[in-house]
Amino acid sequence: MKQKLRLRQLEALMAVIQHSSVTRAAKELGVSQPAVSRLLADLGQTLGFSLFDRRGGRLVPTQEVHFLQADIQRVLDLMDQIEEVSQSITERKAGHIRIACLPGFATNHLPAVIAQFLKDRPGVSITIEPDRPERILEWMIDEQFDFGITDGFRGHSAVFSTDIDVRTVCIFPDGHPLEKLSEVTAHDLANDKIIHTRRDSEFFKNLATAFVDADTVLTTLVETRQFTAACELVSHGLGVAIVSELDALKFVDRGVQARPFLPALSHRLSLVRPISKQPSAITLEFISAFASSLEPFQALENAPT
Amino acid sequence: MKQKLRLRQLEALMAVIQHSSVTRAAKELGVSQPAVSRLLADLGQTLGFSLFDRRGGRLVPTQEVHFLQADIQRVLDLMDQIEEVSQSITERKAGHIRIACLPGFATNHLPAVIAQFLKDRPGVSITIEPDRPERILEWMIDEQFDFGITDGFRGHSAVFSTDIDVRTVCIFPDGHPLEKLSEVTAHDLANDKIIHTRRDSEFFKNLATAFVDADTVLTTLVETRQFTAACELVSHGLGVAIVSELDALKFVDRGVQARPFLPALSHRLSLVRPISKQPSAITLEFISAFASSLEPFQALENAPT
DNA sequence: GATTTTATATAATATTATGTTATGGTCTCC
DNA sequence: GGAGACCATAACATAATATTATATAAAATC
Repeated sequence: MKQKLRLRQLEALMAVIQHSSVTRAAKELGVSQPAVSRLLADLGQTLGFSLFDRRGGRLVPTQEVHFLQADIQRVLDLMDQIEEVSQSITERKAGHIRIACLPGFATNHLPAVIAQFLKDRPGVSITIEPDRPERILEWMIDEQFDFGITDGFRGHSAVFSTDIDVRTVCIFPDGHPLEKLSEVTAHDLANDKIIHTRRDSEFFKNLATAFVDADTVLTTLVETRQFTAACELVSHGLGVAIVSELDALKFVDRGVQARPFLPALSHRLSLVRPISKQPSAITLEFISAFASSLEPFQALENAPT
Repeated sequence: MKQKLRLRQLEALMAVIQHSSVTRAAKELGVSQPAVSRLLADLGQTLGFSLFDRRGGRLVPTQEVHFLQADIQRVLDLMDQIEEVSQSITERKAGHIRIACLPGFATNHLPAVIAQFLKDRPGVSITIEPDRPERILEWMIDEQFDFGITDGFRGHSAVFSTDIDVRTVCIFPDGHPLEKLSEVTAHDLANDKIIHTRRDSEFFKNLATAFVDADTVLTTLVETRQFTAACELVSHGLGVAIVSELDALKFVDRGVQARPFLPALSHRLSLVRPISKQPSAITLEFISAFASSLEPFQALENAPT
C-alpha cells in the first residue's frame, strides 16, 4: 500500500455504507456524485480489496469493509469531537485552569466565584491547590499553576501580579462591650487581647503602627497566619481581631460582630501568574472574574496599606 | 470555524509538540520546514487560538493545545491501526469467517484445520455453528454464514456447492470375528446387526443396494444421523457400522477396528456458500484449505456415491 | 423485449491542499 | 555585534479533491 489513507475517503466510505448508494451519499456529503465515486475508487485501490458488492440496485459493504467499519467510525467521531472541543475552547467554554491559593480562599470566597464561572462553561475544569504563600510563589515561578491568590507578595521577576487592597474590620464575640460602638479605634481596644497575624507580616506592622499612633498598648492573645483562624477563635468567644471584611462576613450570624476599624487599614492580596508563560484566554478570563468578585471588598485607593 | 480540520495538520502539530521545533518536526515528517510552518499556521487559523509559545528557542504547546492533545493522538493512532488492519486483510491475515457445519465436524476434523489455518493469520477470527443440514442450508440462503459443511445436499439456486466424496470403511469392536479379514463385503455382514444412517439418506440407499446385490439381508441395530454416533456405539462394543473413514480414524485405538468395505461406497460431503454474496478472499482461502484437508480421504472419481 | 429511468463510472478540467525553493527577519549564543 | 539556528513568508509546482459533461450498465416500466 503506497498511498496514504485520507480522511475524506473514509467519510465517503461511511456515507455510502449508510445510504447504500453513491448518489445519496454524495448528497449527504454535499458534493457531486462523481467526486464520491472517485474517492471510493481511490480508497479501494489503496486498501487493496473491493469495498462493495452490487445487490439488486443497492451497494452492500464487503465483509472486509465490515471488519474495519467500527474503527473508521471511531476516527470520524473523534475528529468531530476534536472540532467541537476546539470550538468550545475558542468560545472560552472549555479548558483547564490550575489555581494555587491561600487556604482561606480554598474554602471561603473562591468556591462561589468558581461555581458562577463554570455555570456557562460546561467544558471547563479547575484544579485548586491551597498552600502557603511561599509555595504559591514557587509554583508560579516554575509554572505549575496558571493563577495564584496570595498575600505578602514582594514582587518577583518571573511573576506578574495584580494587587488588590481589601478593607478590614474589627470583629468580636456577641455581647462584647464594643457592640455599642458603630466603629472601633485602637484606643477602644486598650483593654482587649488581640488575635492578629504574624509579627513579620505587613498587615501586622500597619496594625501595630495604628496602636502606637493611638498611644495604646497592643496585647497579643493569639498570633495566626490566617484570618479565617482568627474568625474561628472569635466565634468561640475568644478575644478581638482585625481581619479582612471578606473573611469576617462569613462569621456574622455565627456569634461574631463586625465594625469598621479606624484608622482604615487594608489588607493587600496579590493575584499572580507566571510572567513568561502565555496564559490561556480562559485563565485570563477567570482572573478577571475573580478580581471583579473582590471589588465589593476593595479599600479606597488612598487608604494606607 | 469555516475550515475543516485536516489530518495532515494534526500530524504536523503532534510532531512539533514532540520535538519542540518546526525544523525537527519537518525532518521527521520527511518534508520541508516551510511546509510544516504552513500547516501549523493554517491549523491555528482554523482552531482560532495560538498553538505554541516561544520559550528560549523552543516551542511549547499552549494549554489549549495540551487540552486537545490526547484526542488528537488517539485519532492518529487509530488511523495507523486502520492502515495496519487493512494491510493484514489484503495479506489475508485478518478477517472473520462464519462457518456452519455438521455437528460431527465441529468436534472432529474441522478444529485441526482451523488451528493450522490460524497459525499464520493472527488477525483472523472464526465462528463455528454446528447444526443439521436443513438449518445449514437456510443459513446459506440468507447469508448468515460464509461457509457451510453439510451432506445430503440436493442443490439450491442460492447456494454454490463443491461436492467431495470421501471413502467409507466398515468398523467393528476389537475381538469381533471380522478382525481376521483384510476387507469386508456385505456378505460378511450377514449375521451382524448394522448401525447405519437414516433410511432416507442417500448413503443408506447405496448401502442397502450393496446388500441386495450381495443377496444379503441388512439387519438394523440402530439408525442414527451422525457417523460419530455410530462410531461411539461401536467403540462400546455394539454392532457393526459403515462410516466415513474420516470419522472412523478417530476411533481406531479406542476399541474399534476398521476395514475397507466392498463394494467401495463413498459419502458425499458438500462444501457450500451463498451464491450471490461475494465471499471474502479469506473465506475462499479457508474453503480451499478445508477442501485440501479432505484430500487424503477422498474416494476415487469413479466410485459410486 | 424495447425503452425509459436511475445509478454509477469515466473524462476533462477547475480549485484547494500540500509540497517545493528562495529569502528575509528574529532570536540565541558567543 | 556578528554567526548561526530557527522560523515565517512569498512564489510557484504538484497532488488531492472538486466540478461539469458524458458514457455505460443495471432496474424499472410499458
